[in-house]
Amino acid sequence: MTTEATHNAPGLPIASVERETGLSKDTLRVWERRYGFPTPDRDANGERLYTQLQVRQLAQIKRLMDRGHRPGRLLALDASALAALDTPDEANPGAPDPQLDDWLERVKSHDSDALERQFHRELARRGLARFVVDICAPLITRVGEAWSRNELGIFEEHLFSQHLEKLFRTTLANMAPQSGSPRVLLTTLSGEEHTLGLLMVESLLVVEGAYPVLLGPQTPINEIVRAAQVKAVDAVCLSFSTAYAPTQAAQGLRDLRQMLPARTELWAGGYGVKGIRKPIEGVCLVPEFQDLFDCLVRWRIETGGKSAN
Amino acid sequence: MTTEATHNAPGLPIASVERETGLSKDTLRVWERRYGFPTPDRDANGERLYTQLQVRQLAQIKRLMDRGHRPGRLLALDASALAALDTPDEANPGAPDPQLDDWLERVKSHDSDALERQFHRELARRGLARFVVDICAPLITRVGEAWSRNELGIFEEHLFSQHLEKLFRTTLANMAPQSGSPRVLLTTLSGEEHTLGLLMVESLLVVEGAYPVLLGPQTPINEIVRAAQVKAVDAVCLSFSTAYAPTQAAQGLRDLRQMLPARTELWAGGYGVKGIRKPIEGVCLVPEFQDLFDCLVRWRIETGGKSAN
DNA sequence: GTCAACTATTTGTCCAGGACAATATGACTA
DNA sequence: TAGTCATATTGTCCTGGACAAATAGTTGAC
Repeated sequence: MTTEATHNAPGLPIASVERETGLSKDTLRVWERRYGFPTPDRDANGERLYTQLQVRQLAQIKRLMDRGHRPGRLLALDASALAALDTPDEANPGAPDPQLDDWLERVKSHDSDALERQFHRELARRGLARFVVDICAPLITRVGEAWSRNELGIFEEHLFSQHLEKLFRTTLANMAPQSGSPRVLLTTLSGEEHTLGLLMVESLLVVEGAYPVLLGPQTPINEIVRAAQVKAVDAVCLSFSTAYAPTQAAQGLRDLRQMLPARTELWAGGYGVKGIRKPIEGVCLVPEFQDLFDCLVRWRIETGGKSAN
Repeated sequence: MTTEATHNAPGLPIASVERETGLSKDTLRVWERRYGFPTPDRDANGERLYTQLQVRQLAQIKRLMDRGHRPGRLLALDASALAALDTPDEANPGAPDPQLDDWLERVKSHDSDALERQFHRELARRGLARFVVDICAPLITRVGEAWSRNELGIFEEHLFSQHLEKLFRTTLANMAPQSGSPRVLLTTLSGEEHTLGLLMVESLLVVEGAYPVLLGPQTPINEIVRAAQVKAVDAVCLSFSTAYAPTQAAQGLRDLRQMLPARTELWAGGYGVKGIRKPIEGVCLVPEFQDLFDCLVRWRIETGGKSAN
């Protein structure tokens, strides 16, 4: 069924493969040179044409790399050995929360209605802040892990994200504050498309009496600086998902810190910052939501709770 | 004020410039080779380090290219000649709708509250479909043009998008249908982050009695195919903004068409498809919203209004 | 046995410069 | 004016070499 349309497939050029897999052209070429895989066909002009199978295998390898495997080993294996690695082998290391498992099951089976009802119920029961910290964040982590174990695909992950996004946007629409401090600009760097982290942070900030300015994802650094100035914010808060390469994230943070006025704080949150080892001067790393509260408290003590702008 | 933090700027590596400007590394290098601009400094290792000024100039050049200028000409000019080109010179060619001008002014001056009130008012007055077609689409076009004329920045554009997104999501949350036909999957290809187009299409489809499945932006082709199968949709609808290179869009559509079952229709909408000259077999190009209605009607006639799945 | 320091390997990204196809421009003709 | 063809422009692809950052493996001290 899935291969029915692969009749006269001429193959995908390298740019398409980069777009689909997220592996750079440089990486694709150097893998071919070093490990002999993938070895795509060539067109009349000598340009690479990858088969659908190769693209699927590359996506699989990328997933396994996120689980800690190294490309040198993976690329030496054949398809069956890869498949053996790719099965959901180990049990989940964290506490096996039955409710989370329950939800994960719903995500896997695309049971949108049940998922949405349950979200609303838990939100009402726990309140927004606890809902974010105790339910959303762990569940998103679980979904990410499940994806890396090949238990569900990007499709399910997207659908799940859309439900949460709808929930947050409707909830937040009814409680937009007129004022508050600190004023915090929320966005991501170019290349980071995940908005969910921003919406969760926005929720927490509103509840805590701060004034978030949601700018949406993917703002160039120059424009972040200008926005911070125009909106007179006290802090810029960026969000990084697992997908963002830690080395790129660190570079981006350095670039931005260099251009931002010293009085404007720079906070970086999300799963993606956990990979950053060395602290960056003038940047506050916020890997967990709890650390965000710490950041807020610290700012309020240091400034007396008043915006400097 | 804007240059205050540029004290010890060591410059940005080529990867950062690619991320910030959207110009590929290949393009940056070939411009340097051919036109002698930009000529970045080099670090101890011989790697390029671009100054902030160079990055700003590159962004300016990219904007001017979107207005129809050619790089060969632009890169031969010096900074002052570029600035002369970059002023908002010509008047807008279309009908100078005073209301649109009014709104554009609000966008430029970050008058969020007034903007939001006016959106709600017009939505109530015209109804959702007319609001999308008569107000939203032209306004988005106008904002895009204003951006290309350097009258406003990405920051303002992001803020504007966030307001519209909030409006659509709250409106749509209250009218999600239980059924309808055709069933249409809504998403974009990797690299296209704009969600607004999808939300507008979703609105129109709901109003017209169809059943949209919103998947959010940036789904890999493989996953689009799987989603179409699982959700048993009759059509996949992709959205392309101006930013998406027409050649990339066409290639992506060909890639997807090749993998999708023949019975599943493929519609491609948005400003970005206007750049596609040659029709692509099996792909329905929908440059204007009116064409979407045509697509719907055609599908209903051809199939008798019933899903084939 | 554990931890730290050091060395070796791995791996992604950068570089140069050549080539070519797709697009846009401009000249010429009907 | 509109269509056709030659020419110029321009982005992307190619090869193969190099190197720095990160990771793995080893050794030695406590």
